[in-house]
This record gives sequence, structure tokens and C-alpha cells, in this order.
Amino acid sequence: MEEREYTPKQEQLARFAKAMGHPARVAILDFLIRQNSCFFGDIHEVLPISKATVSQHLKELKDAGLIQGEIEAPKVKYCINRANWEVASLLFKEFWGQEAPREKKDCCE
Amino acid sequence: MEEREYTPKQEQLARFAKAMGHPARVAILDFLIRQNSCFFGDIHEVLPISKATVSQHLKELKDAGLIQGEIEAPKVKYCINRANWEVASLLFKEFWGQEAPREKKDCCE
DNA sequence: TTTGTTGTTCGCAAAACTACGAATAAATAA
DNA sequence: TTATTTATTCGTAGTTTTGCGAACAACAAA
Repeated sequence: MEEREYTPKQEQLARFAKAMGHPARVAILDFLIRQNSCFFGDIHEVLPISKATVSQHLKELKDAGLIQGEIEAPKVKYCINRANWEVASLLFKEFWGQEAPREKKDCCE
Repeated sequence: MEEREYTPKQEQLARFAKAMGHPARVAILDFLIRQNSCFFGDIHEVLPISKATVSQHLKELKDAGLIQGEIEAPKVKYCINRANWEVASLLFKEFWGQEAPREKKDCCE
């Protein structure tokens, strides 16, 4: 039987990448990286989508571990999950730091 | 009317991230980064999915611009699209190079 | 208690994704 | 010409994603 499974690293990287796979979620992360005041309303205000949809995207980012939320009644405050952010950062840096293979005359030339 | 659109950078980053959003596609990229001989069959051989599905994932990576294919009858050779790889690399490095905001006592503590 | 503010959840619909086997296409080898 | 090899495309099925309005829940303010 061959080696035909995905590695945990590949799975994890794919999970983070998937979370970044929508412009609204990239925009949310961009926003949270720069802001300290990060209430739901502030986030919703800068996005071209409804409350319900924003809430869903936030849930996905939370499920992926990239952000966390906390109630501060009657508002909800979101922010980057630093520990996981670091994990993701390292994975992406490692992946994109790799050199694409040198061109050889027999490789797609 | 407020500023409520996604930036081209956010859209592009999301597009690349989405392409990386499945472990099979991460595995394919991992493979292509290391190999020069990169025929369809070689790729299929290391993945736990059918030919048809591999072909679909390759198409998505091609559509995202991260790889390219070329016929070398009766085989097909795939490899990294260097120009776009560089674009993606810069985008991801810029994104993940950002410092998450310093903790303050009023931000999710 | 009643009212208002803030977000989440529900219910729904359309579209996209993932996966496979079978059929097909394209070129070589016999 | 007739296989054979190699990979894509087709057809199908089930799942997930994206999006919204409406209903709901939780708490603060009046």
C-alpha cells in the first residue's frame, strides 16, 4: 500500500487557507489586524453584506481558530486569536518560502 | 455611501487561498514544488483520489493561475506557474507578515 | 415592565464543491 | 488499421457554501 494520505500539515494549511478563501473573510481579518476596537457592528459597517452573512463568516473564522469573540453586552467584540494566528503564519511562511523548482529544459518550457 | 467593497488585493488573496483550500490541492502544490518530473500520473499516484477528481483539482489550480499544464503525448506535464507563484507568494507574505495587534486590556483579554 | 439595541439563529434557495465511474479523445505502438 | 496508454470530460449524486430576511435571545435603558 502506497503513501496516499494527506499530512497533518497539509490538512491544517488547507483548513486555514479555506478560511481565507472568501474576500469577506480576508477583509475581516485585515480589519481585525489593524483595529483594537472590533465590535461586530464595526465589522459589519465596512462590509457589503448583511448582518446574518457577516455573522456566518465570523463563525467560520472562529471555527478555523483564526479569531475569537467575547460578549461585552450588548455588543460582541472580536479579535485575532494570537496563538493560532502564529501557527497559521508559520505554516504559510513555510509554504510560500519554498523555492519553486528551478527551470529545466524538460519542465514546462 | 460608505466604502464597502473588497479591494483587488483582498479578492486576489482570497482567490489564491481558496485554491489552497483543499488538502489534495495543497498536496499537489507540495509535490510540484519539489518535482521536476510532474506528469499527471505521478501526481495521481501520490493522492488518495480518483483520476477524475485529480483532474478537477488540477483544473482549479490552473484556473487560479498557480500551475500550468502542457501536453507531452500521450502524457500531460504540470508545473508551477512561476510568475503567478511569485505574485501569490508576495501577497501571502505581506498578509502573514503583519503583526497582529498588540494586546490591550480592552481587547479580548 | 416595556422598549430599544445588538447579534445570532432559523429557514430557505441558488450555486459551487467534491467525488466517482463510464465514456471519450488523442496520440503512440503493434 | 487496430489496440494501448494517458488524461479529460460527462453525467450523476450528495454535501457545502453563500446570502438574505425574519424571528429570536440577551441585555441595557427608560
